[in-house]
Amino acid sequence: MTVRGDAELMARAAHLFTGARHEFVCAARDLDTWSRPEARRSMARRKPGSVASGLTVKKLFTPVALADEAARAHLREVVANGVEVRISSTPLPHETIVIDRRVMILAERDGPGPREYTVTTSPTLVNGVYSLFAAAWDAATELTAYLRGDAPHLDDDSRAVLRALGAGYTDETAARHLGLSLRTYRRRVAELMETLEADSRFQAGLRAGELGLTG
Amino acid sequence: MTVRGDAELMARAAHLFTGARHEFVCAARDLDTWSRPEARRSMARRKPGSVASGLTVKKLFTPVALADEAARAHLREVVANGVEVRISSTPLPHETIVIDRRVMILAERDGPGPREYTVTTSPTLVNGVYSLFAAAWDAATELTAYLRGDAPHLDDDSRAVLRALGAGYTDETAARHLGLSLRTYRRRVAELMETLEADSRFQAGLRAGELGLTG
DNA sequence: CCGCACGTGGCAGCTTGCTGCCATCGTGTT
DNA sequence: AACACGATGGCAGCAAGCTGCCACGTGCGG
Repeated sequence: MTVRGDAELMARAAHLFTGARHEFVCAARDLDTWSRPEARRSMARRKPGSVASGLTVKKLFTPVALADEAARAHLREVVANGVEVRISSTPLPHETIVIDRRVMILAERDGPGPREYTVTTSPTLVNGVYSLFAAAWDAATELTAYLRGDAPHLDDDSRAVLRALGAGYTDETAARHLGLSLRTYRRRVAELMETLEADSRFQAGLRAGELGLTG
Repeated sequence: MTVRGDAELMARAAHLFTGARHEFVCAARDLDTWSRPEARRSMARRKPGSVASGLTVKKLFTPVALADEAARAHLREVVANGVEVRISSTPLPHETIVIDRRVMILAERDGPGPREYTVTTSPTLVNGVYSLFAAAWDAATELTAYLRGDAPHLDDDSRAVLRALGAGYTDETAARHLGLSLRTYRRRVAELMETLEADSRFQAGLRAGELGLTG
């Protein structure tokens, strides 16, 4: 089943949203859809009772969803309502929703015309998509953890230090390799560990890996 | 379009496999499908010329696909043929194939009857699934890297050590916390670092993260 | 019983990592 | 010029991590 435009989707699929009993998961590039007024309203109507009634809600976004402060505030609010939010560092479909593992809704990439939605209940398709979602979900990082670690705010120096650490050099060879004194190199490592909120170098390595600073 | 059984799939969708021009990706729990004789043969016919002609092939499996030696040997052979193989530590759909980002084939979880396949060309569905696949793919680890670090072969003790390291404890508190002597704890850490082929604790943390040993 | 292998733990000494202190140097401000 | 500020590096001392050595206990086969 294919519908065009948000209005038609809401008209024909609203019962799917409100009828979610056990689980509601969605993956999206950004918050675009839910920030549209009409969608917001119907979602708002659904949300309050939902979390209390044993419904788990999972939302997976790309970092694009954190672009502006309004979006971050909205996500924080959503989290406060018991919704699990994770951020994936890899591209995501523009919109994918799976409800109770029985029905799913996919949205096409934005084109010139109204957005096109596809609603499917085929168990084969839904299960396949659900499993892929689960894999992407497991690999993503919790929103709070993501906001805590400021991955993008690292300068080139810090990245160089990170690479040296990742290469397994001892401090002395790493410092020589980077043209730094031992003291300064260790200072840099200490700063890095502070920004990563790591208590040990092992933990720092773990965090660095989590935040995708390896590549 | 839905087909039942491997024979019917091959009869009706063989041209899709042989017609792949640019990209062939699949995600599966194990090698079950391709180890079946008839499927193997038609794949074998397709493979040789494929990699040479600018076709990229990506295969994503769970660790289940590495269960027996025959499977590992087959995967090594496949890799030698230029196919990219990655292992995801999270559950995957039983079978998902996307060809040239235009058509996809999903297989239902094995039931009592013949396996059921769904072939779809809807751009919305295919793009959605493709993006999810890409996210799962990016998060998975290269087969060679996976085989090098023996993630699954870690006993509970090692996992406990790993958790202690990840928690940022000092060796002393970690040892006390695990009921080990300092000496033994450090022995364990050294062993762990050896199996992870890490030269430093930082590197060990990085590897542990890469291999998905955080959870 | 003896010997053997293996895992464990204590000890000691060494290396590595960590950090406070101070001197130096360059930059930019008053 | 004088000054402040920040970044750097040397030094020293301490903390943490690493490992070789030996001793002890346990289990196993001779």
